[in-house]
Amino acid sequence: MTAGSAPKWRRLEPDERREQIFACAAELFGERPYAAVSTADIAARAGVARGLINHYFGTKRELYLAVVRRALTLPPSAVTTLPDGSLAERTDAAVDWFLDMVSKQQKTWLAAITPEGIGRDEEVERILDEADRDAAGLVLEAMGFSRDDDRWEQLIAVIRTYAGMVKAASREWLDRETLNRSQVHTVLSQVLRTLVADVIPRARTQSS
Amino acid sequence: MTAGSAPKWRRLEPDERREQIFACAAELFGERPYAAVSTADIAARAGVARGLINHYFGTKRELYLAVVRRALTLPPSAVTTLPDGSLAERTDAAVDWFLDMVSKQQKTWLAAITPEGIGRDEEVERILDEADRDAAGLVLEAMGFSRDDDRWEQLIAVIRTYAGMVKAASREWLDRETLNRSQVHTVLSQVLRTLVADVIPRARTQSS
DNA sequence: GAACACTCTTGACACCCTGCCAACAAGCGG
DNA sequence: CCGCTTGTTGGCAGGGTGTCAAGAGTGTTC
Repeated sequence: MTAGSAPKWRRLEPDERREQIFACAAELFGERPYAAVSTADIAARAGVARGLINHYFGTKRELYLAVVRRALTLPPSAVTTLPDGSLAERTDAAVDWFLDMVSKQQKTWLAAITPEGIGRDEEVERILDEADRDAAGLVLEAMGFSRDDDRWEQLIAVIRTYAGMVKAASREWLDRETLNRSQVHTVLSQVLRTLVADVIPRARTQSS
Repeated sequence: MTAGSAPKWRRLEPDERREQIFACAAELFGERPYAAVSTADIAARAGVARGLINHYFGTKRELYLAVVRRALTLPPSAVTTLPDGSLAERTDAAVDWFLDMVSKQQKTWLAAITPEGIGRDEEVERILDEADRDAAGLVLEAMGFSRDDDRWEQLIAVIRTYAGMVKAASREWLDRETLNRSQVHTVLSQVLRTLVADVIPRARTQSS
């Protein structure tokens, strides 16, 4: 009993505390669906009073949205690489780059793109949309298209379609383990090649 | 004021009442995310006491799962049609059939395949998986494959990958309206053709 | 046609979760 | 060592969920 000066709790910088709570929330939301995670759970894991969560994030939902937003913001490392080479080489490289990225982030990313059963959530959808749009833009540029292309919006839409396939393929590979990396690579790069070389030119004639 | 015999409520057959509650729940879950729909909301729309929901479905969550399950169970009308013709003809027909079906169910189906932000739900995932698996089976058979094929599981996996693209494409068409039906048709049938003619044979050599 | 029984339906109770806010105390500056 | 700033706590009010005993339609019987 040297001194009676044992603080019941430690005082942190706002940013620090905020980040700590955020991290715990990200873990829990990655494990269970939204409704099955209580703010009490998050507070407990962070070793903090429940009220502090509201102090920093306002609402459970806002905290959740923040987690989703960050989970989907892809690292700015990006596709600055591989601008030239044959079409096949470029698609192969792009898919490879992507699969590498995914296999690192694995758990978080998988959880982030898991489809929900039913019930649309405007806010979440907008975040997902935005992320898809960015990713699609990168892919298009890597494939040699320009943002100035007057069909840019349609191109984005087509690639976003492709993004749906990419996500499903990732689940088959990492989650269900029904396809190995090489097989997923084949499927994705082949389809991407078809899209760029075959479908996109053809779609031009149908632009309503 | 003829007689004082005005019943406060009407007594229904269990199946009938169950179905009525179910329908109201399906509407609400289609409009808002799970957490934003209260059992009180459902009960109110059904004009029924809240407790009755638990009586028939046990739990809000169980009711939700029932709704998801039915929303994803595709009509048994199925692909009994079009077994022969060239590959291009078959893919075209299959995609057409599918787009017709989707454009009818529209709202419900769209809501059902909308991705959630983050947080995996075992139960829901299993239901979605099962539905995808069934759909993939139908597609494969329409493309001329047999359930006896010793690579059936892998084929299913590849088509389920494709299903991710189909869902994304449907959203672009019906929801975002960035692509018209004809464009979506082109993309989907072309990719399906590529998968069947090109990717699947190639994947054989990589079956680990 | 009145009493009866069957069971569908209600209403209230106990418990948990969320957001809010005033009071508290950790740690720095004087 | 004292006081001030402000990060942090703890409890309260409102609302949602699941349970259960009691109540009220409705067909049946005599």
